[in-house]
Formats: sequence, structure tokens, C-alpha cells
Amino acid sequence: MSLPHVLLGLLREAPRTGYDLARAIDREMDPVWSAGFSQIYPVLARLRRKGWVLLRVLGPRHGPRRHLYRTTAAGRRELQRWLREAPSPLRHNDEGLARLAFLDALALTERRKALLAFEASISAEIARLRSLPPAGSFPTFGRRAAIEELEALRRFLRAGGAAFYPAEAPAGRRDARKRR
Amino acid sequence: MSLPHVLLGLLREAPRTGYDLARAIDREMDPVWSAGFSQIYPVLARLRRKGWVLLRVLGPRHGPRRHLYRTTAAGRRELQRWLREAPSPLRHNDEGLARLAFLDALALTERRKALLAFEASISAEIARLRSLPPAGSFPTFGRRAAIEELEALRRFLRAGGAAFYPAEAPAGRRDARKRR
DNA sequence: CGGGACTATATCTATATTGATATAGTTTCG
DNA sequence: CGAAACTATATCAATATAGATATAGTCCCG
Repeated sequence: MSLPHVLLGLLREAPRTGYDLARAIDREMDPVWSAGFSQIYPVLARLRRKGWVLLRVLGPRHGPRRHLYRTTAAGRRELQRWLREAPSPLRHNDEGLARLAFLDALALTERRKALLAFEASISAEIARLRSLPPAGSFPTFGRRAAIEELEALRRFLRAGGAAFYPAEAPAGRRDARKRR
Repeated sequence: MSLPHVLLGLLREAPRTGYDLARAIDREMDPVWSAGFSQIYPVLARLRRKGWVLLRVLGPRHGPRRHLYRTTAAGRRELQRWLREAPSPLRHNDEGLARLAFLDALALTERRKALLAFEASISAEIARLRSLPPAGSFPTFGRRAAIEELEALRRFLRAGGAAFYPAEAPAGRRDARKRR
């Protein structure tokens, strides 16, 4: 969808090779974007045809020949146009949330176990993201936003979960002392 | 990815036609999942080959001939297997968050405007989701989770945004009286 | 010097997803 | 009655994404 713009963004400061870009996506864009070589190389060719990046071939100084890409003025303009653009619907299918919608197909015990497992996987992801080496301040801004979303989801599962699946205690019984 | 399981989930209570399923995804799964006919029909055929659903052709009682699908016992088992399954990484590319990561390519005024527009689009989406007619209690559970995520993102943009782009007031100046 | 890790480009397949189009009968409203 | 909206199945093309594979040179460690 907008991999072209992500590449333009990563190239905004310094020229990079395709391999470098793949690594940068892995390291700097971590939860926000991911893409493999098979997507990156064709997109770079497209960016070139559009005149948004320039390619310089480096002789095999060390390693195989390298293709170094840098943005053009038109490329930088395009990046800004994209950033200013009205944000579109931006919804995507979410397998985790879809599971929640059908959880009544499980018996109570199983349902409870599934919710706990979901919660645990979210916690693991949050911990992983927190332990990541910091990227630039703006990429980190995006990453933090993603963490906030995950934390909200975890809170919801913990609090709201109880309302949807009567756990050990039967529904309707409110015991104020039992708040652990 | 898991459209097959979403369809099994929607068929868990009552048999439906392909058209019906498309409508149900639109109405009941709203922010959590979306899919068009071109995905649904082939997947239904696949589910049939796997023995997870049965097809009954209804004569053109009213309208064209209808294909009514219902789950088999194997289909219900498969749905439960999926629900119990260890939740996988479940990350997807997020164009909105990606924009945040490159916001430094805009001048301060533009940057501020872009953040406000992003926030506004999130508010609009929250309002839309809140105004949706209620689905079953579990589908609503999934939808609520999605709303919680959006609200967390909005809070983050409002609070955290200020830290990243010094607005009118220079950074570092904390004025306790100005809390609206 | 050999093996393993790393840098690098590139292609192939499969699947997922979106959006458009074709066809056709039914219902509803004016 | 005619037009528009709705129910319904189905295919096509384009794009997006994931994952595997091929090739090949360099660097570093023991």
C-alpha cells in the first residue's frame, strides 16, 4: 500500500542500498512496518521510473556490486505530499480480535484459558518492543504509539474479560473483599 | 489468513448463504474483519472440500438459486481448535503509524496540522464504531477492544504529540494554569 | 585455509486482498 | 409499467505480502 512512501521516508536522510533498507525496516520501523526483499526491490525500480529516487551503481569495492539509492527533490516532495494527505480509513483484519468475537464457541474453562493466552502473547509482544534498541526520535514515536495500543488492549482484556466470561465466581456476585 | 475461520465462526449458530456471510461480516465484524465476495466464494468451496461445511442448494423459491451453507461437526471442531491455538505474532503494517515515523520531514506548522488531521480521523472512526447497531455480545466484545485501541492512540497523540513537536509554546515551558 | 556469518541482488511461488464487472431474478415505489 | 434497489452467484485483474531459493563475494575466527 504505502511501502513506496516508507522507502522514501527511510531515504530522506541518507542514501542506502536495497539491503540496507530491508534492515532499516526491520530495526527502525519494527512493529509499524515490515517488508522483505521481494517487495523492496520491485518497489525501488518503480520509484526510479517515477523519478523519485536516483540509482548509483558502486563497483564491487568490497562485496558484490551495490546499488545505492538516493531521493530526488521530486521524491522529497512526494514524501511530504503523502504526509500531508488526508488519512484514509486505515483498517486491517485482526485475527486476534476476530477470535474474541467467536469465543462463545468454547466452554467456560477453555474460554478463560484462551483469553489468558491471548493476554500473555500481548504482554510478550509489549516486552519485546520495549527491549528494542531505540531508533530515531520520530520512528520511536510511531513505535510508542503501537505499544500504547497494545497496552490498552491488554487492559481491556483484563477488565472487560471478566464481564464477558463469568470466571470461577458466578455472574452477578460482587465480592468487594476479593479484589486482588 | 483466517477468513476460513471467520466464516466457520459466523456459521456456528445458523446456516447462511455466501451473500449473507458477506453482509454479516460487514455488519457484525465491522472494524475487526472485512472481506468481499471474491474472497468469500472461493473460501466456501475450500471449506466444503475440507468437509467443514455442507452445501444445500435451494431452488429459486424467491430470487436466484441460493447456496445455503452449514457447518459440520468437523467444522465446529476446527473452529474450536483455532480458538484454542496459540496466538501468533499478529502484526500488520500500519500506514497511520508509519506517517508518524517520518513526520520530521515536515515543517513545524505542517507537522502540527498533520497530527491534528490524524487525530480527527481517529475520532471520526471512533464515532462511527460507537454508532454501529450492536451485534451479538461476543462480536461486540471484539469491536469494543478495537475502540479501546483507537482511544489509546488518540490519547497518545494528544499527550505525546506535544512532546515531539513544540507547538506554539516553546518546549520545556510548563504552565500549570493553562490546563484546559 | 575452511566454515560460518554477513552483505548483496534478484526471482519465484503462493496466498491475501481490493475493486470491477457480468448476469439475473425479485421487490418496491411512484 | 418502468426504474431503482436489493438478493444472489461468480469471475477477472491488479496489487500486497510472505516465504523460499539461487548466486556470489567478503570478513572473521580458529
